[in-house]
Amino acid sequence: MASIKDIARRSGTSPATVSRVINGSGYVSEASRARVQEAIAELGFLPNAGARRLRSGESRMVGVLLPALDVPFFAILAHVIEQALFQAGYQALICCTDESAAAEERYISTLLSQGVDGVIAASVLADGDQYGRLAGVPVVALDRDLPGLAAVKVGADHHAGGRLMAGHLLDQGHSRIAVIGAPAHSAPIQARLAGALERLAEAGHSPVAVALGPVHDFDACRALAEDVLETSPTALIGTTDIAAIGAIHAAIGRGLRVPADLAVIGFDDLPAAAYVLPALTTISQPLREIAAAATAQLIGLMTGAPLPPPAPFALRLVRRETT
Amino acid sequence: MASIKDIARRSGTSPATVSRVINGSGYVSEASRARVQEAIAELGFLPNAGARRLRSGESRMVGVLLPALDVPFFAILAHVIEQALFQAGYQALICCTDESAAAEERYISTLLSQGVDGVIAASVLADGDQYGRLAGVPVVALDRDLPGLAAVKVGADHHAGGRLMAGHLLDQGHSRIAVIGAPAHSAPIQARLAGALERLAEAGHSPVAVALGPVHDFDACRALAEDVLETSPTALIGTTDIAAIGAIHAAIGRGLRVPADLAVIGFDDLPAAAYVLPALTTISQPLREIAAAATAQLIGLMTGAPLPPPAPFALRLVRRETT
DNA sequence: TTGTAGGCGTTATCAC
DNA sequence: GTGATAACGCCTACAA
Repeated sequence: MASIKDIARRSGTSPATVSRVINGSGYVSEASRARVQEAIAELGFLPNAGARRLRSGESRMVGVLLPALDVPFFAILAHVIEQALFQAGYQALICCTDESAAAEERYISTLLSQGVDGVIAASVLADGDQYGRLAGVPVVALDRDLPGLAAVKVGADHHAGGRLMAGHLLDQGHSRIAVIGAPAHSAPIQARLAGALERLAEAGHSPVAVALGPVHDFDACRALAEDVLETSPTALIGTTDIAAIGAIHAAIGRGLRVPADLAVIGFDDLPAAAYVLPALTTISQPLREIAAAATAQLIGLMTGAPLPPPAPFALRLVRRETT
Repeated sequence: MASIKDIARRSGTSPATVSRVINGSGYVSEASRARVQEAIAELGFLPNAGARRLRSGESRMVGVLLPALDVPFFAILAHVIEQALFQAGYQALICCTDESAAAEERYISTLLSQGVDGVIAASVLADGDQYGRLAGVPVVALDRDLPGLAAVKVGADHHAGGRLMAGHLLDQGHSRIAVIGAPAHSAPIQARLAGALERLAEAGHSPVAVALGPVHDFDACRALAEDVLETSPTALIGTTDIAAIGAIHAAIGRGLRVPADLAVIGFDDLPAAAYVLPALTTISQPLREIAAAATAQLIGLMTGAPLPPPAPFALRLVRRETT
């Protein structure tokens, strides 16, 4: 790899001048600039990011901590964040913590080692010790609070979303309502559950069953729903679309008709929600908008120009065919 | 951030000794080692990755180039690759090229600047100039060949997969067969199409319609299918599950019954394929296995212990309810 | 307007 | 066993 010394030699200038050209800083004559740029092009020079970071203290990298990428919800967030960061001149270091606190701690060490300029995190950690290590690094909490850290948080109001789900089923005249979902330890899931229970309680009801499992995929949620259906609810709240779709399959497998025998509502409005049959009624949250806002917040923090907190994100009931 | 000098001072040793402790290299007395480790723990020392890279030339980072993360197929690959790399002590630099050659070129510059130790790439590039810049860096091609680069390639045989799709529909007695899919410029998609056409031709048939669009999501594929259904096929090949599911919705929207009026087969066997109704018949490819194999190949290349090329990946017809 | 020199944190070499 | 020391590539005073 060519270095600025090579460029200096080839262009008959000095490393300092080359640096000035690269960074557009200080005075450089047009003649020098042209010769330097020519040499850069000829040698295919690219600055050494490690050396830059060593010298300047800035890495132009951002850590993005997510529980997983093989869950569409997080994959969409990661996609938007990565694109927005790159466009702003930052490289995303995407880390899949795999719902493991130990893994998350190891990732935080790595990010510190890399000297990231900022972090966006959807954490699974229960306490704040780990994020305390990031003191001095701008951090944005995504989708859920960061324990014990007064970081900017960007995400939907999951409690309100839970109320919305319950409210819709109540409006439809249901009273035997069950809740299923996963992963149980997830704060947003817990918040949706709490919101739903609160709304149910206001109507004088309590759920006929609540089942939160550890694994968040179609198969696991379907299995979860099997048990819940024994309690013969007339309506079911899935804390995510994945959970709701799993439950629909459990119901249909038992010969129930959806929504005639069992109404189902989900949460997230993932692309698949509109493309299952019957199409899923769900609460949509503006995922891409949330990801973009989180990135913008972080960039504001990193550049010393913090943004006002984003306006609350609109949750919307999307009525389709399962209620 | 504490440096090895701080650790040296605090432990009454020298930077050299600290380095030896950190890297487990050279001779260090037990007493020194203990004092150094204590100091490291007390100060929460983490080595500066930039300085290491500058000194050693190794970054312990790997570039992962993918068209997108908001497409489940790539998100699953990214997930498995990221996890496997991290476990092996490498950080993944995941780059979403967004199906754009210009973006891919920019990402390659960034990766070079970062001095990545290796690259795994599912490229959208049509020519090999860009990857030529990576000369000297171990590269593994994922899911599709890298133009003009004799890199290791890890992926399924899409042509054979295309034949499998057509063969299954032929077996079911269909002869009015159409093909829809996206994105049109994607090499694997083209290979599946070619395989399907070849198999059809062997049976003396040609497709009643072929429609490949630029955008690969449910909505776009559904729109694509609308036109194709005008040609009243009795069976339809989706070049991916997304395309197939979009097409099913177009068909049902027109009052057709699936599979009675229209049989549909997809490709990939994404989680959603089993959870649409009717459940999708599709060709499954072992996505996670492919991702793991690609990572293993790259690690072999990076550590100077190349692995024999992986055994061909098994494509499997998964018969469900749409044929 | 340009060049020289020093140092960021680390590791490998060499001398003790 | 251990500690100086040099060098990796870059940027920025400072000098010219």
